Amino acid sequence: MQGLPKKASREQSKLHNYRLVFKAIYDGGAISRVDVARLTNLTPTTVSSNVAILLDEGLVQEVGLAPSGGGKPATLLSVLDDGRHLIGLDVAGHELRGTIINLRGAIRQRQTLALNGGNVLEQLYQLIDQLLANTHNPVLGIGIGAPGVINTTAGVVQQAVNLGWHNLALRDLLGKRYGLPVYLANDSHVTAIAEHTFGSQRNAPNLVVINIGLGIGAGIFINGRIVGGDAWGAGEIGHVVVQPNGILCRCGHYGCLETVASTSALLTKLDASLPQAEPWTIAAIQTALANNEPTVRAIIDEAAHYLGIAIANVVGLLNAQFVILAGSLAQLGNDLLQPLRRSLAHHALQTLVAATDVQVSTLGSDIVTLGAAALLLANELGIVRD
Amino acid sequence: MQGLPKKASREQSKLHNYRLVFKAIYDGGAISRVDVARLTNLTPTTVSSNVAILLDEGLVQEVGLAPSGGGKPATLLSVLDDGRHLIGLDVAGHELRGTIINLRGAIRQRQTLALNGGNVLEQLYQLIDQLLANTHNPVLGIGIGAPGVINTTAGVVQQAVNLGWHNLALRDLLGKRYGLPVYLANDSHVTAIAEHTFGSQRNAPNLVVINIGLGIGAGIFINGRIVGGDAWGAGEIGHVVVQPNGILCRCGHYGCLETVASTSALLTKLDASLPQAEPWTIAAIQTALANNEPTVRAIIDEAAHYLGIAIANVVGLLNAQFVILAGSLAQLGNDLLQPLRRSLAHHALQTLVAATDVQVSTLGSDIVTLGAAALLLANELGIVRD
DNA sequence: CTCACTTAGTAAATTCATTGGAATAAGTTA
DNA sequence: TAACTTATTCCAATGAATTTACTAAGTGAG
Repeated sequence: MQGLPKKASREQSKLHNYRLVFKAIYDGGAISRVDVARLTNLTPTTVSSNVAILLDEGLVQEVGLAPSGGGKPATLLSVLDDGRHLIGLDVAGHELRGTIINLRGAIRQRQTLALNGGNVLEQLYQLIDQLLANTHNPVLGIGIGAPGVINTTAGVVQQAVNLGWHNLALRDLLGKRYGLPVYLANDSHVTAIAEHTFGSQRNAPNLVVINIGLGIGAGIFINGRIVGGDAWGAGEIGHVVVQPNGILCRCGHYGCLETVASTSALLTKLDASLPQAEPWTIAAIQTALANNEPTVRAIIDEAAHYLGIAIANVVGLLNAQFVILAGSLAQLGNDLLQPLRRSLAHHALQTLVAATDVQVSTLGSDIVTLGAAALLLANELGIVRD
Repeated sequence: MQGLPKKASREQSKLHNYRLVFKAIYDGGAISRVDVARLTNLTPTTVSSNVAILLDEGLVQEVGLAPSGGGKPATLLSVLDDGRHLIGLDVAGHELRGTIINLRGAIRQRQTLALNGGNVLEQLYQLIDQLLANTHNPVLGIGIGAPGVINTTAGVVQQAVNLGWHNLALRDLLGKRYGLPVYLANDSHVTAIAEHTFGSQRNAPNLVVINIGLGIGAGIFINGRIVGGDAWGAGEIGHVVVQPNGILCRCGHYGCLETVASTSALLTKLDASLPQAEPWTIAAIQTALANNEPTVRAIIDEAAHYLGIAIANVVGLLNAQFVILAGSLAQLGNDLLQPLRRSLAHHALQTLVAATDVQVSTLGSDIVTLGAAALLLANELGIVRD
């Protein structure tokens, strides 16, 4: 049903330990060679030789001496944060967003391109060209988050209705054009990778990120790995039925989570039930909630109620400790979290609720580009747990 | 938040490749050294030396020559199926079940012990003693599936209310007593391991097994690994709320899946709505369904309806291709599957439904002991994909 | 029947990353 | 200043995989 694992060779071992050393330094902040050896169980000799390579590659630097504890003071090592720059792209519904970040996720450049209705691929080239034109650090590669069904292993966009892409071999196209490593993944999956790499719960082995915007999607880490699904369709949580006889959803069923808890559904509902001169926005909701506007709060509470049911299902199934809300609705913060947590407590086992921590993402609107770039960290530099 | 991966050493490489060779032979049935080399990308020399060890260990045997294809005929290798015997234990609600199986999952011995209300651990010792007394093949170790919250990594039963066990270090106790490797896991998780190792969809990277008996639990494989959860509580699917204002469940909430679709709930319902001289049993349901008894069919259809909703949630979240039903209710076969598939189609995205295959387990009532023994195959012999 | 050819498997020499022990560097403490 | 610590490097040894050469054992053409 599937191939065998890869063989172990000297090269593989070497690469593995090289990455292990890098990761120890990456996680360690400022750490000496001996401490890396202690942490990794590698011998000091092996660590030294790998550190020599890392210094040579410009990925690591020596940053001074540690205070002596009765012997030769240790030379502290740390990652050269801008030793590589990473390109992260977000192919959103109506615009292309691109950022260049360093190895720590610090944003060094940001470009946006509103889609003009023409060839999306050409505009993507244009955006990448712009980003590259303004960078002078060595670029590690290109990471892309896009909506739709994306075969990450093959680097192919199998289906992206909004973009008109069908079986587009995006990885190979970009790889050939720019001569750089390219990785792509579904945008919801990519948000989870962003949280796993740069978020408040980085490195948590089990992590669910719920992305609430025009639709609702989830990205899932289980046992330290992203869940893609057998047909690259994992995380379609927006079409869980939470209201057996609810509103018709664009998917053809009734009462999907998206119809009651997506940002677009809420804005539509507010425009209908509480009309204003301007259409409702997230900012307007925040203001209304600050003023304790009862109708608005009731609508948000209801959405939180249904999100709580959906999250209860997820937590019951996976027992993931961390559930993180991202996307535009996450901006509501505690106004969303509090009713959601109440609903979760009503719909999941007490022990599981106690073992679950629902939070709001701190990564903001760059989450997709950050996650796209993080694909490179994971695949090219091995910044990922086993 | 978590430790670093293990370092790569020569020993590790050696073990890895040794296991790789074994797995290739295990999967290959009867395969030559060269074909193992082709399959694994190992060099013929490396394969030969590992095969020599496997022959010496009595795990593999030479089983004749392949027809020549214009050169020296290949010597075929295959696993010596009874080269090791595995002990699998099922700590069930009211009895202890133990089997001895060989490397292919063939059952060589079966023992049952009805719990007498006394010390469960003592009775477990007794059962193992009996099993060991009647075996003369080398025993690889002991695997255990038990209800409750089980920390597989530590080998500790954290909580098993029915058994009165709390933080019981079962692995170390048994390991010390018998001098054998011991592994334990939650019984629902173990059913998934059984399917993954011996079932019709063995080696499927993503696999969900739904175990329907007194309660409802799930065991999940994602990316080729069992999902334990951060607090060892993954798979608690029985307490998903499917009927917002339903019956009170033992967990304190209302309308849990268990209250409408567990075997016990169905039998209770039948006893109430269609009383008979004898209490209802699965066998009686089968007979009634064969006679197209309308009330019984309606009750089963309703349960299937709710199971379909729960499975739609799972499939939407994980996009696992294979969903396998096990436990006593699975004996109903197509009478359960057909309405369940209809319900699934109504509650999940069409593309996901098309990518999902719901089946009934073929492993029968030995599924837990088989899975428990399979823990040994995975951990001691590496019969598991990466 | 012999010779050229093919394929399977083994043996010996080579490679190279890890290992282990000794040497060196650079401090602290009595 | 001497004794001790701790960090790091140097160097020879190890051992598993690899490479290359070789043997084993068949097929098929002439």
